[in-house]
This record gives sequence, C-alpha cells and structure tokens, in this order.
Amino acid sequence: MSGRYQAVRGMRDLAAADAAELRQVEDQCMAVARAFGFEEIRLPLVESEELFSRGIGVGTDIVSKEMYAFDDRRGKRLALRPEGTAGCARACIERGLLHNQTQRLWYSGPMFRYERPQQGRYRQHDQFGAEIFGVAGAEADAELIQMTAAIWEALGIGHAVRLEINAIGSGASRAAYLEALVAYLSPYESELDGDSRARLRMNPLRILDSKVASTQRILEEAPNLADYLDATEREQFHSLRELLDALGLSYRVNPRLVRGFDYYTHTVVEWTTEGIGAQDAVGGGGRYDGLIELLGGRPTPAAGFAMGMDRVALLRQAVTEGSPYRSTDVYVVMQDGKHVPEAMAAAQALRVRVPGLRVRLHAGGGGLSAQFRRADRSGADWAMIVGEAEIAENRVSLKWLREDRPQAFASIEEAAAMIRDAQTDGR
RNA sequence: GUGGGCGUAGCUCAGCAGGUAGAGCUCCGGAUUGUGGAUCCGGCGGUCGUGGGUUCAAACCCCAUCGUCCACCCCA
Repeated sequence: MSGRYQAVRGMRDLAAADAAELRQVEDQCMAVARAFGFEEIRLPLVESEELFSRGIGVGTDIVSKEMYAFDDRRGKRLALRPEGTAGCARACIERGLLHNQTQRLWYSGPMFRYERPQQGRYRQHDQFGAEIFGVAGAEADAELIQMTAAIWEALGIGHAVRLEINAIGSGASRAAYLEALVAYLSPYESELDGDSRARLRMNPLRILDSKVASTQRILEEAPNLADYLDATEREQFHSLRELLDALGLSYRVNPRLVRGFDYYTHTVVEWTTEGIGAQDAVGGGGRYDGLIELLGGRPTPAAGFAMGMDRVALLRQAVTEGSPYRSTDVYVVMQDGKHVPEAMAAAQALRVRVPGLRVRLHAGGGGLSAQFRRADRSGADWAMIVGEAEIAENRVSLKWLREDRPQAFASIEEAAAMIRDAQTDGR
C-alpha cells in the first residue's frame, strides 16, 4: 500500500461495532466510578518527559525504552503519556487540589507506549483509571478493588478475571529488603538471565517476577519480602485482606507480584485473565504514598488503579455472547427524491419525540426495494415511509421489520408512541 | 528489542514443478417503476503490500523494506 497513507504501527482505527464495543466499556466504567463518588478529570496527553521519568522511574522499561519523547519547537523535552497516574498527580499538585482535602478522580483516554504490537497490545491504547488522594490505609485500597470488581460485574466479565495482591513495603523496609536481595543474588550474578542481571543494579525488585525458570530457581531460596515489612505495613496489608474477605472479594496473595512502576508502595494489585492471549493483565494498580512528594507536593497518601479498555473489550467479546451490532433503530425511506424535505422533517420530529432513538434517513436515491434492503441491513427494527399518500394526510407509514405486525398509517405522535411502547416492552 | 507465520477484489481465501488473475460473501442493478429478508439473472471491483534482482516470461524464485498476526519481553 505504498503511495497511500496508513495508520502508524500499533495504532488502530476502531470503526462501527469495534468502536461501539469500546464505547460501552468506557460508559460502564464511568457509570460505576460516578456511583462510587468519583469525579472526572481530563488530562493532557502530553507532559514534560521529566514528569514520567521521575515519577515512574528511570530504571523502568516504560521510561527507558517505551516512551514517545520528543522536543517541541523551542527545544522543550515532552512525552506522550505512557500512563495516567503521573499526570493526574501533577494536575492535583499544580491546581492545589490536595490542600487539606481528599480527591477521588477518574480519567479515561489513550496512552502511548512504543512496544512491539501484538494481540491486546497497542502503541496507542485506551485506559480507564481512578485515583484516591489523601486517604491512607487499607480502606481506599479495598474500595478501589471493590470498584474495579463492580466494573467487571457491570461488563459481565466478573467470572473471567482474577485478582492478585501483594505488599511490597516502602521506605526503610524496602531499602532493607533490596539490600538483602542484592546480597543474596550477587553471588549468582553470572547464572541470572540477561534482563535480571541488568536489573540487579537498576531495579532489583523486578527480578522477583522474572519468568525465566533458572532465575526462578535461584529465587526459591531468596529472602522473603514479607519478612522485611514493619509492623504498620503488615497491619495495613492484614486490614486489606480482612476487608476483601468481608466483602466477599476473592483474591490470591502473590508474593512475587511486583509492578513495573517505581512509585508503588505497600499494596500492589493486578487483575489478569485467560483467553485474550499472552497479554493477560487487564488492570492493575496499588498504593503510591511517595509520589506526590516526589513530584514536589506535600506528602500525601494515594492509591489508584487503571484498566486497559482495549483488552477488556477483547475479553468481553471472548466470554459474552453480545447482541449483534446495530447502528439504527428506524430507517426512513421515501417514495421519491422530491420528498426529501418531508422525510427529513418527519425523521427529526420522531427523534424529538423518542429521545435516544437512532433515526437514519435514507440517502443516495434508489427505488423503494433498494431502500428497504438498506433498512433491513442497517439492523433497524422499523422502516418509516414518507410518500405521496403520507404527505397528503400529514402522516407516515411505520413498518415493523423484525416482527410480524401490520404496517401502520399514523401521525408522528402515534408512531412515536408505538415505538416507545415497543421499547418499554423490552423487545 | 528478539524469534516465527502471513500480506492476492471491500471481507474470507484459492491460485505456487514460474506462462500475463479466480471463488464465495459483500456491494450495485434487474425479475418486483409504494415495500426488505428467500430465489434467480446480470454487473462493478485487483499497480497480486512496496522496491529491487533472476528470467524470454514472476502473484509464484531471491534480497530488502513496510505492515500484520503469534510468541518472547513488557504491561493495560
């Protein structure tokens, strides 16, 4: 296809049913977040590169090799956001939203990571995320998990996802553990896989979730992170587990769960699934009590999560039947091209009387046969006919396309009433 | 960033001991000039991803490149 423009690698167009599917996922996420008392925040897609390198960590894969970073016209170093939390934290600090108050915020939109595309992994992908600022302790963590679970239920995929949690400490406990881990692993350095060897210096914690079998064997005897948590941290994790148990939310404690951002502290959370390929993480998050201070704000506890809506849409298609995609409820056909004004007026009159009804006017001419064929293929339940006879009596004909019912010759009000009745009956 | 598979009509694909492109579906029209879904008839539609090489001749062989899919990796 050279000579023709094509979408940039890893960035997709979503049309028709695919777009509708993603929209449904986003709508459900928003509805649940609102029901939990979260407010929307709209954030820039572009931030200074340093916000991400400092916030996420220079040693992380995302910052070191997956960021879309560039200079603007005056040489300022910018980056397309690879995730939402850093920008959200920046916005809250900058706007003073954390001054003696808590915040419960949600956002939705595209994230950018320069990765090799594959099933469920795109260079531009849509995330929905939520953050709680200013609340320490396990309740916020538990509530975020409860909310995520509610989203899965709303989407009908609750049975297809699993929750894993872990406590990774912070501050002194983390430092002590890292020291012990590096001390333990260093003698094995030459036996580690290449990635892990590099991480021994850059980001030792990440070695824990290496999937290389030989590395995992070495890790079997490694010091245990849980043993290094202080009393407060243990208590906090215990509280979280109690809350989850009380709520009937099932989970698995995975002591090797470590996430790819440096800002996480205490609690980390990951939701995974089977059945959408190798990219099995559909959501994740955790507590990040140090991030606000790191970015220049006053010390503020915080926790959040994000989910990949593209993957959720994939999963939903895989595990739910889903009704066939339809773009139209009423398809307006006309006897002759000269009836366009009356047909347009009738279509609009119907839209006004039945809010939300998708009324589509036939365009492009053609005989009635062709128009009805289009009406049928649009998935519409009704065809509304505007012709000489209808116009003469200021009426329309309403034809049921999916049910064996007689065609009605009716006023717009009567047609609207019939459609409303049929819709409330649940079709 | 690494490895493998695949790029032929809008879609799904066939065509490959190299001899100048096919099917089904879709779409358009007709049978049916105020009525769709079934059937029948007809039609539109392709620089065979792109560039180069080998050859009298390349969709087919070779090289490169781009894209895509899958896995690694990473994450959502």
